[in-house]
Amino acid sequence: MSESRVSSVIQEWSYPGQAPPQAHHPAPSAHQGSSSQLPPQMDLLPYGQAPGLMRGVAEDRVAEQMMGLSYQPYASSCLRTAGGAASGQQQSHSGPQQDFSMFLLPSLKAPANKRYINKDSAEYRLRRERNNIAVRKSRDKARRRILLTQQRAQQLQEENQKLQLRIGQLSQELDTLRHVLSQRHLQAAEDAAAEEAGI
Amino acid sequence: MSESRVSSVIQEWSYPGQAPPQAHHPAPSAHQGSSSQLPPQMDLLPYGQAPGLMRGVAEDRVAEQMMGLSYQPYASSCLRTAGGAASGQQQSHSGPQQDFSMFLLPSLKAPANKRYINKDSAEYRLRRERNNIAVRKSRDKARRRILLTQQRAQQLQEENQKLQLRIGQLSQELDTLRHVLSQRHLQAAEDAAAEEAGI
DNA sequence: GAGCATTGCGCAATGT
DNA sequence: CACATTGCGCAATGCT
Repeated sequence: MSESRVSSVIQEWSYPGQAPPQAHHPAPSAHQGSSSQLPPQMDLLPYGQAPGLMRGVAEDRVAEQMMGLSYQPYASSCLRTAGGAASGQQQSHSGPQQDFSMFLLPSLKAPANKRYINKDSAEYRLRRERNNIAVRKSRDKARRRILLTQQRAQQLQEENQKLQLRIGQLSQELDTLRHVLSQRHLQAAEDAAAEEAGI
Repeated sequence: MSESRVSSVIQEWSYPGQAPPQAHHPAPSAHQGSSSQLPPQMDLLPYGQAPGLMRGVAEDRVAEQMMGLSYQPYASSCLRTAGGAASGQQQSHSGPQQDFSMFLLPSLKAPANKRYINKDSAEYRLRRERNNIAVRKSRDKARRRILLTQQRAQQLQEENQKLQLRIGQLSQELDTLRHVLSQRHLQAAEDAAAEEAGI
């Protein structure tokens, strides 16, 4: 959700005036070596972020709004409205609780939590890579699950038709037998009558 | 897929010496913060990208590899290996085809296609925002579709049980009727015999 | 508290 | 050309 963006904002606030903890990455060219090569020299910008950009989302939203494109289906607007997200809520569209606490006394808020994540650190990359792997795995699982559900639905539908057919057959058979039985009944009655008359 | 990253790489090459147009995801989220405070004065880096970052994916992969974490379920490795990815391949873990063509004569490769996309342009942002909206819409649709399929499957399963039950009932009823009929047959035979004997 | 699993999101490539 | 889909990585969060 948009909370992320919110948190970013918080982070920003948390490091007022300081250089955002980040370093960038110098050399685009050599992929290979780059991973470790990163001398945190220059500024500290981590990978792709310029220190002052932050145009992540807030900006997008703004732009969106400015351009009159707001479709804001889900949390689009929440972002703006909601500082509340910080308290950690997820998709359960928890009601629109307006909590601007984070916007007040920013100095006390954000910094306390999030640690300064050095995006150049091997540890960060390790974590990221692990998460990426987990994400791929999870999505693969989800895809398979969805596929299975679809297949199951189709299979059930086919089975359903067969069952309906079977029911039709059995019903017809029952009708036939009932008819036969009723005939026997009539026959028996006639016989009885005849016998009685013939006595 | 990873093509994106690849493309990023290509792009960089395409603008050798120039400021990399941007890597793509650099700062996906704007979280990093530095957002607005950031004096846009710097160079022109669009959003979250430091000029030299480009650490988009290749790096990740490298790191992944270097750290011996390669799980590369899907395209993980493809990225590295494959310049081929550019031709657009997806998850079908296409075999590890080593295609370094992109690494050769880079000057002829990438630039030809992609236009220099100015990520600072209002037009770019407009396009991005529209796509973001489309993406949200599409995902929402997908979510609903999945939900419907699940519900349908469950519904079919329930209906199936009912049908099975009905079949059981009908079958039993049939058995009963058949039994009755056979009894009548016997009775009839006995009667016939008795009658014959009694003549 | 560390680690994997999920999820919403934006980006870019690609499909329609 | 615009919108729709899809795979991907990121970050937040859930869950263990």
